[in-house]
This record gives sequence, structure tokens and C-alpha cells, in this order.
Amino acid sequence: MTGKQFSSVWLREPRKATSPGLSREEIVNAAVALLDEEGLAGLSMRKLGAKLQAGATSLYWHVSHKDELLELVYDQVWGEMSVPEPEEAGWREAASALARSMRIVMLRHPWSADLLGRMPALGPNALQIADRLRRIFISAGFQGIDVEYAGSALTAYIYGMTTPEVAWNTVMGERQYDADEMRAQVARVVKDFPGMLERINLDAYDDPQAIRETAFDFGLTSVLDGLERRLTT
Amino acid sequence: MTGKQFSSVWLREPRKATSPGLSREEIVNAAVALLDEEGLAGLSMRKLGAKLQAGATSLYWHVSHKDELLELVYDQVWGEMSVPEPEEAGWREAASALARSMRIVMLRHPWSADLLGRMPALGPNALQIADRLRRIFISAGFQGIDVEYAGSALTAYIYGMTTPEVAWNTVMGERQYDADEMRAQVARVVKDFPGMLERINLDAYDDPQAIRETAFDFGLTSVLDGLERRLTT
DNA sequence: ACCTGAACACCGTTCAAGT
DNA sequence: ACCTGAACACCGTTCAAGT
Repeated sequence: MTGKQFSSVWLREPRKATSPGLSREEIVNAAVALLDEEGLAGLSMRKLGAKLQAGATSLYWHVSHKDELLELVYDQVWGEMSVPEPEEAGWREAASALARSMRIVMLRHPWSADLLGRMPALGPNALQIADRLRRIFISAGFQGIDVEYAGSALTAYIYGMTTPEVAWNTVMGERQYDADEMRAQVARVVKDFPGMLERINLDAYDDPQAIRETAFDFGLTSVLDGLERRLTT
Repeated sequence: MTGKQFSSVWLREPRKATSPGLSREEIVNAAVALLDEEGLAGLSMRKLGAKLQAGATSLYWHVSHKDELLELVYDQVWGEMSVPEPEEAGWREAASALARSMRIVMLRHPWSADLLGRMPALGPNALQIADRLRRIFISAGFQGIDVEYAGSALTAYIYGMTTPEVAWNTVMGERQYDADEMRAQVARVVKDFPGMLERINLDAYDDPQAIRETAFDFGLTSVLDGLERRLTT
């Protein structure tokens, strides 16, 4: 309709990093802090302005709209991930490390789960990880476009798995629920599906932390095994 | 902080489905229509009220807040998915069908990608799919909590893969970009990573549709192979 | 039982104006 | 070059009041 042009902060020159006024770095750091404290819904241009002791609208000089700000903080998140050089560590080791690192960072910055997969990842940190990801599957022996397919499958698994975990933590963090009461409520709603009732008592509402980590590794091993199989056939 | 209680539309009795006034069904249908037209950001209580020829705040009688409305439309989406009975179709066939169906539905209702994995799925339709998912991996031979692990891995892959696809479509749908120009812009930003430059010309910006489907199937086969391997070791 | 309007406390963004 | 305040067009939600 409106004919909006494709745009990204990373496709235009940043404001000169000169001395006076707010720097991009200051803004991003304050934004990340605010996001960590109050979540994605808690980040408003007004609050961020206040945090920087500036007028709410001053930010629009450094950033053309809120989405650009989000692109900036998004890349900051990619910068927190650590992935070993695949040529040294071996591809499976590197892939596992990437997966676990991505999960940890998402759990540390719950709001990042809302950005992952929805926002162009063209920032320098994101590109660095993307390059390492590519080299992981190159060194595994994939060729041509399969390198990309394998990479997509891995990252899809990682954040597809971690997003619900983050959402769960967020809901649970706001109020400590009684495990038995939750079980009872879910049981009520699930009563028409007898097979699912048993399962409710299987998985512990009590220590989700450990279970979720096991679940993550279970799936990760499966994905890597499945990808490895593509190489031999 | 606020001590918010865990709550869900599905945990309390609905308003009586009596004759007068708005019905839950009317509301949900109108909401889905509005979402399809204008996306998640386009759904406001005010607009939905107007669409129903009602005051904006009338909705609060049927729904205690916007999140409950979203839970309702969310379950509607689950209702559009079709999964064969795993005991008849065989587990791999059923799993593939579920995956493809989920992807299609997400592409049809782009806003659903923003809800998946973030919202409790306790509605009747969601539970039905969850039950089928469970039976898929039961009939595959998984036992105990592994049934759940396998199910989580599969669904994580599906929406981890489809969410970026939906986001891409949304961005692209607003304006038709020139494929060559996009390539050039990405090339500029990626210039420090020589290995990635080649890749840009590999994957066609021209027919993403077909490529994305191939990518989806590639990863799906891998995930299923990897899960199958858990059974034999 | 169901709906209304006014009101409250917010949003992102634009823009003329200031220094 | 950088920042400001006022203003515009929105939000979700509450609540007293209506029928």
C-alpha cells in the first residue's frame, strides 16, 4: 500500500561519532538496560529519552524510528554470543557451542526472543555469527546451497526451542505458582485427552530448569545427527 | 512485582452462549478477519469494536483483556491445522503432514507467527494437535519423557523455520524490491566476509518461494532422521 | 445481562523552533 | 549539528452510568 522502502540502520552511514551530544553507543547501552529491566513492552522512546536525560524526541536525530533502535540492540545481542572457530573445534563441537551460547543469551535477554527471526540481521555482530555458522557446515562437508539449508535448520531449532522457554520464564517470573495447583488446572482443561493426563505428572513443574536443558540437548543431538546423515547419502 | 495470577481464557467459564448481544464466535471471527487484513499491530480493541458495530469497550464484557482475545484467535489458528491419525498414517508421514500443515497455516495468517511459542496453548484445538503430536511419537516407539522431547524438537523446528519466512514475506509484501538492488545492498554490508559474498549469488532472491520450501523439507527430513536415530541407540 | 462514553495514562512520530 | 516542546493520532483499560 504505502510503498515503504526496504531499509536498515546498517544500510546507511551512522551519525558522525563526534564528541558532543548522545552517541549511538550510549543510546544502545541505555536501551539494553531498559529492556533488561522492563522487557520489550517497557521500552518506549519517552522512557529511553528520560534515562538519557534528554528530551524524548531527541533520539529521532540518531535513529530514524524505533525499529532502527531495535536493530541496534538486536545486534548487540548477537555480540554476546560466542562461537569457536569451526576449523579448529570441529563442526559438531562448534555447532553445539553456538546452540548453547545462543540459548544462554536469549535467556539472559528475554526480549531478544521477540526480535530473533523477525528482524533483518545485518549488523556486524550478526554477520560474524552468520559467517561462523556458514563455516561450520562448510567444514562439515556440505556444499552449495546445502550449507545454507543446514544453517537454517540449526538456528530454527535453537530459537524455536528457546522462545517458549523464555516465554515460560517470563510468565513464571511474575508470580511463583504452586506446582500442584498448576497441575490441577491443566488437568482440568486436558480432561478429554486421557493420554495427556499421564504426561502431566511425568514432567515436573517443579524443576523445569534441568528438564528444559535436557530437552534442548536431546533435540540438538537429533538435529545434528540428522544433518550429518545428509552428508553420507 | 505486581503478583499477577496465572490465568487463561480456557481456565474459566465462558459467558453464556445465550441469544442477545455479541457472541464469542462473532468476536473471534471479526478479530481473525481484522488480523488477516491489518496484521497484529492493526488489531486494536477500538477497531474491533467498530467492526462489530459496538462500542470499543463492549468487548471487555466478553473478554477480560486483549491477551484473552489473542488466546481465542490463537486457538482458531490451531483449528486450521490438519494432522492425520498417526496410528494409521505411520509416524513419519503424520509428523511430516503436521509440519507442512503448520507451516501453511502460519503463512496464511502471518500474525500467528507472533503468537506461537509465546502464548499458552490450552485451547481445545491446540490440545487436539498436542494430543496427536504425542501419539505420533508414541507410535514411533518413544517412551516416557522422550515423547515430549521429540515433540518439542519437531515443533521448535517448524516454527523456528517458518517465522523468518513469514517475516520475510511481510517485508517483501509491502514493496516489491528489485532483486539485483537487494543483492547489491547486502553485498555492501557483507564485504568483510568474503565467503558470504559468493553465497549471495547462490540463493536466488528471485524465487524464494521454491527455495524456502526445499529448505524446509531438507531440515524436516534431517530432524526426523535424527529423532529416529534416538530409537535405535 | 449487556453495552456505553468519558476519562486516565500512556504510545510513536512530525515539525517548527531554538542554540 | 544537535536538541526541544507542543501537537497529532493513536493505544489498553477502568468505571460509573445507562437499559
